[in-house]
Amino acid sequence: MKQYTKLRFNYEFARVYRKGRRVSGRVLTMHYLRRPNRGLRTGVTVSRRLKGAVKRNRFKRLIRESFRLLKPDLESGYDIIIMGRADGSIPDYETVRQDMIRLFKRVGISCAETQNRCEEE
RNA sequence: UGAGCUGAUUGAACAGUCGCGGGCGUAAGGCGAAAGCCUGCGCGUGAGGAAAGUCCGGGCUCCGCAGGGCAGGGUGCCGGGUAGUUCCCGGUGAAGGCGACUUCAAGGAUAGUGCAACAGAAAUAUACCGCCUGCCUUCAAGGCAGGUAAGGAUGGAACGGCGAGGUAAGAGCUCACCAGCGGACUGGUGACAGUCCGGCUCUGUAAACCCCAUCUGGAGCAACACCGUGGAGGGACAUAUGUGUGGCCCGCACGUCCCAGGGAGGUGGCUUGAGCCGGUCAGAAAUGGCCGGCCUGGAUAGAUGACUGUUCACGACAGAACCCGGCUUACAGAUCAGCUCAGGAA
Repeated sequence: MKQYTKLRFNYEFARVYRKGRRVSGRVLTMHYLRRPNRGLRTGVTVSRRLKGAVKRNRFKRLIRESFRLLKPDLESGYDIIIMGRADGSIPDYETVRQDMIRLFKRVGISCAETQNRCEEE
């Protein structure tokens, strides 16, 4: 059974940044920390260098939507921070989704069945 | 029809499938002694005109505070509106526009100080050139003493402008008109306007110091209130008994309770309010009174999204974070009302 909760407190974020590892894609950067026998927890952030609350909000929504559809195929036992990279403009949904799939494969927390699906695409 | 002015409204729509925050209801499931909590299901609801900048004014909260003064800061034509303002409405004055209309930090420069670059002889007091008079020298002309702000030149600004008289040449020296200054009267609640009289002219700058009038405690929801594991502090009780482990002894491990305080974290503050909509009355308007109806975000890593289809004018600026009232700034467009100018027609 898979559990999913949000990262909530500043120290939880700080722990992932400090102790975890980092991978970067085209539009996303992912910090992750392995915590065996725990649930899957995520936090979403966008750099404040992306100006305007509306743009940051939109980027976060795209990240959350992509994650929502991908999370049933992920393994538990990780704290993940998905960070939108600031380059002045926000990408479209499909770019975010493909970037997220690529990063999860590199991290290696996708299940086998998901990898099959990814290869089909 | 074209060009323009002012005010107001609006800020893509619909359907389907997944998904999120809050609320209400649950005869379903789980946990619990219970209150209730979690999951699921159902219903309904969920960003803006600027939510922004944080420039003013409040509410609310805590701190400070006998009374008075100084300093500092804000405001600055008049009347009204308002909880209140630097806001709004109406007016006065000035500037701009053919006009509708727009713009205005609009008190005081005879309280004082400062500044006014460059140019120019001289910037608040002046004689460079010129003009005129007298004396001296003398071929032309020049020198010395004095008068003079009409003319030249400089400048944003030069003892108010313009005309006439007057004079050696000139000058408000005198007069008419205009501007400005002071006073009286009339009208107006008032800013001010009009008329008359007087003397005779005093540069600009106060978003320079300043003077005058008037207002003014400080910090902010990360305010503040409550709960509060651990650690550290104080007190009480125990000094080898007690508790735990264990069938018991040995052994091993541990002080127990209370108090205030309050770092993480949680709960409240947190949305019914100077509220919105409609009608009516008062008012020139801002606005106010009365009547009826409505409840419309409350998150806390922070909720409105993704995909598909249809339509159009192909979608700008942009996201609540305690709440209101204004101001300012950003903005693709669309709609409505009133008005002005130009041309044309009747």
